[in-house]
Amino acid sequence: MAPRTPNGRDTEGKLQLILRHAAQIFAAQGYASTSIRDISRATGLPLSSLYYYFESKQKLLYLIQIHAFTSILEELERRLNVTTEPLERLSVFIRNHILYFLTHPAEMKVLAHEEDALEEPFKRQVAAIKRRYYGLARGIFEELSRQGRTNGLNARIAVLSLYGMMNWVYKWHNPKVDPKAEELAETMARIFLHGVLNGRDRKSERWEAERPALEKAGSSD
Amino acid sequence: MAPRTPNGRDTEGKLQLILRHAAQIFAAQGYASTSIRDISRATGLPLSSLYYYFESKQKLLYLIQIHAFTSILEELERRLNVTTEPLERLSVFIRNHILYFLTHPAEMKVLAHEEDALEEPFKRQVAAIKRRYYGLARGIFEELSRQGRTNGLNARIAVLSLYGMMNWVYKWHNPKVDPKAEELAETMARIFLHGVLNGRDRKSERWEAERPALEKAGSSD
DNA sequence: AAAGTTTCCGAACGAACGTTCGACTAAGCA
DNA sequence: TGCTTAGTCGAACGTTCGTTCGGAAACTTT
Repeated sequence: MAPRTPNGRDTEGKLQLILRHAAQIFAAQGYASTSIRDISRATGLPLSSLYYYFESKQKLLYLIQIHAFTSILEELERRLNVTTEPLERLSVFIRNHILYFLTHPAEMKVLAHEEDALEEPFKRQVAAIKRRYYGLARGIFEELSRQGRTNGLNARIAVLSLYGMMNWVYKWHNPKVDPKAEELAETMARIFLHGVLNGRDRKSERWEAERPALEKAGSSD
Repeated sequence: MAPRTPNGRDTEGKLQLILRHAAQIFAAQGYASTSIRDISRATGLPLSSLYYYFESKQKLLYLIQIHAFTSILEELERRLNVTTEPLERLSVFIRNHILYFLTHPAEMKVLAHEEDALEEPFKRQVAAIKRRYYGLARGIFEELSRQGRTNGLNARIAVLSLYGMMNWVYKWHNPKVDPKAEELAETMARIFLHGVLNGRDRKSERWEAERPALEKAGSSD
């Protein structure tokens, strides 16, 4: 519980605090329009102190993106372990994505919106983990196709359409009027799966609401 | 054919040229990271000359967005006139959106990506026309629901999911490997309509590839 | 208590930013 | 021919940007 590092100054915790605040501001104003001085103001730390924790603005964005992607991928892989049934796995994927999106809106907006803001040393590394994430969904979809259960649509287009449907959420979701994560995930799962399965599988709507809910993860952040 | 205005200097044409180049650069680098000097370089016009044509960087973005939105809405309303059948109208909507997206990639990326970059005098006006565009699709969908032909999903969520599916295209579409507009539009229409209709209507796939293709508009730009 | 290491921070750097100004040229009209 | 207006543009403005630097302070290890 005590957040002590070898020395008594909790350097790691302060980095996390900076990352949290920075993600909020990047989400609200955009990466390019956010100045390090904005982050200094939000965290209460002096401008120059920030550079003890990250060596450049680019690196700061990189840290936020890598952290978010790593978390979502970790939880996803854990949750996918419960079944090998591709239909269920696709449903888990959708639920995991939406759930993470709505519980970490700032980080996810930065992930979705600031894709191109990173320059070349960092860009490559984030692209690599993103490809792993995308490939996971595509793999499941292709397994489903191999079993002859889809209506033969281009796998790349189908999965990227699903991706877009989900990632666009940050542009419009309003907690006050819109459904919570579980319901939103189920709606999108129904649209996509209904839309993509062939007649036989479409009838047996086994993927819908058959599991209670995704169990909560240990601790977020 | 001669692009002459009352005076002999084609001022309007030059504004259009600036708008075209600016849209390209905004799309490539983002609004906030683009300097007026970048636009000066791209157009060949001196920095100070640009301010004869637009009074601020904000206004420049505003002009680009309003122009793009107006064009896409105009064509859409024209094309929707051919039928009152909601299923066909939804299909026309999807085709029109994707077609415009792929023929004007820079403008559409600016529209999709720089939503929040506008400040309050301009923000309101762009929001108004966007609401009109969104409301059009939502109206058609609700008509379909009223006829008892959907599977009862939340109209707002369904339409925004469709919107996301389509708008995300700018993040991944690669003309070298991905289908052309017509095929892409049909794939997305199938996913969404299959996904959203109830059993009865789903069987009769009347909306698919029954019209030859959207007739070409007079002239773009 | 001294020495060493980690953390903090005020002040400043040069570069780039959006925008303005005023003098200029060229075209349209009398 | 001269007068007016539309369009051009180099130079500069004040401000903000990301980043650096050198030393002060806090803590750990001897």
